[in-house]
Amino acid sequence: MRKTCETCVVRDRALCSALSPDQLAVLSSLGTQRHLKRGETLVRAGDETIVCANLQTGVMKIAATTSDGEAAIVGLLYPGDFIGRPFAGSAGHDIVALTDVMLCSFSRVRFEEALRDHQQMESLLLQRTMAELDRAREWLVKMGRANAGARVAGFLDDLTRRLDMLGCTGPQALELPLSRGEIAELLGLTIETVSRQFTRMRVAGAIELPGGRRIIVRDAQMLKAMAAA
Amino acid sequence: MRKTCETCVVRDRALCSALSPDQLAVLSSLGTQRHLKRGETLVRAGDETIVCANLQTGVMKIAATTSDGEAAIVGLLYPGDFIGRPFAGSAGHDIVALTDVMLCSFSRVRFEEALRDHQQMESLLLQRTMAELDRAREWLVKMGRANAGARVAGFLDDLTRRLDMLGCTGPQALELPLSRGEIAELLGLTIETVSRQFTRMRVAGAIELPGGRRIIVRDAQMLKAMAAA
DNA sequence: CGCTTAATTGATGTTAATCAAGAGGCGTGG
DNA sequence: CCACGCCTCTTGATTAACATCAATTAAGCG
Repeated sequence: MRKTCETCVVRDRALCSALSPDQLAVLSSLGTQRHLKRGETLVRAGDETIVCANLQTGVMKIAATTSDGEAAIVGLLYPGDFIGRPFAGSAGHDIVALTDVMLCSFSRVRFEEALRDHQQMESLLLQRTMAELDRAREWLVKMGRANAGARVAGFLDDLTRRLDMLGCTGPQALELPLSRGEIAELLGLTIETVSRQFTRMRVAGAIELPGGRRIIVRDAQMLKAMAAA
Repeated sequence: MRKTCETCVVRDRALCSALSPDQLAVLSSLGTQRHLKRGETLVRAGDETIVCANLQTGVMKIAATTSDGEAAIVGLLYPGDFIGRPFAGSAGHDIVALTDVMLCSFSRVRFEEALRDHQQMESLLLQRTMAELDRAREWLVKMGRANAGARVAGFLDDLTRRLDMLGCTGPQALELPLSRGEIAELLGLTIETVSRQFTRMRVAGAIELPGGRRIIVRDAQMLKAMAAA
């Protein structure tokens, strides 16, 4: 199926970056490459966790359903991010593709064995999970205290910084992986409020909206300032 | 200093529960017991992380300072919880005692060695960190969408369940480890709003407020219902 | 007992949700 | 190619919730 991990697009970003070429060769035989179309679900909350995976291309969402049946997005996954809960019983959230995605998938049991065999990979996963926890807590502060404008600006700032790190630099038009409704679900706002804030930022000159889901960041500095307000 | 880990109050709840008596004896010699008074700071955000620790008694807060200088609480720590960021450069948050606390402290480097030597402990830490991440994401949903009443009720429900697990059961008066102001910082509300919600819950018959920081939960079921709204 | 800080209660203002309608894309079929 | 329906996004008017401002009461503490 896959030729080799050596040429993987996330070779130096994913968990496997902790492994030597020899170790990688072993792991390689355990994983399979999978493709998901936008909207397809990889993991459903409550399912016994079967899969662990590395996201290679595309963006996914980590979603929960509130007690009153509304959808909420609690996190996003970008290329290089790890998906799954080794050693855990059941999944706490849905994992759904926001764009077409490519991922490198393992059976949970196999992946747990791999973690045991390669402790440096387990350490890296621990560090990443702690970093993810810190990021979730940053958002916790934003969600608790920031007004609508700061939330939307902060989301855009986060998104662009994250995509920049992946090499998609430049002030060219970028296709948002989320609809207005999904942004609302992520930020705990309504579609209308998100839309109004986009308009406000466009009028202020921070961004352009060439139509559809495309967006151009004109003034990243102003965006940061709006996110801090 | 300390006699033995065998009799530790959190022997079967802390990370060390992953260790055999023999292994514990080794770790025991590396740790020292520390006492902090209410209000004292164990870790300051930005500090190079020096210590790792297990909380034995008392409650601590994980606090951040927002860009506009306001304090925000992003999490609470209870007996048995682990404190620290092994393998990480610097601390992301302040760790402060809300009550007098007792903890079992290690130098970071020593603790990292211990994790390497006892992989089952590292695995347990990984699982706990992932569980903590899930809990943070639950709060993320609450903070984003729930109204003031649900936030305060949810906080009380969480707190009582957490303390119940530690053996402090019963409908007797419990001393809140947080002031109204700290609850406000945790929930992203103002002191006034928190106070009003407490009054509402008292009038509704869910709780009693015998004065000071004491509180009696009269109707845990009603509390849960209020938290879901 | 008096001082200081924390908590409660009340009156008013602001922000974002809600309700409602219109505009822009996009695919389908005539 | 245009007409139509469907969906997403945008914009406007109204309402409800919480913050803010202000005052009072209660609790800790020397």
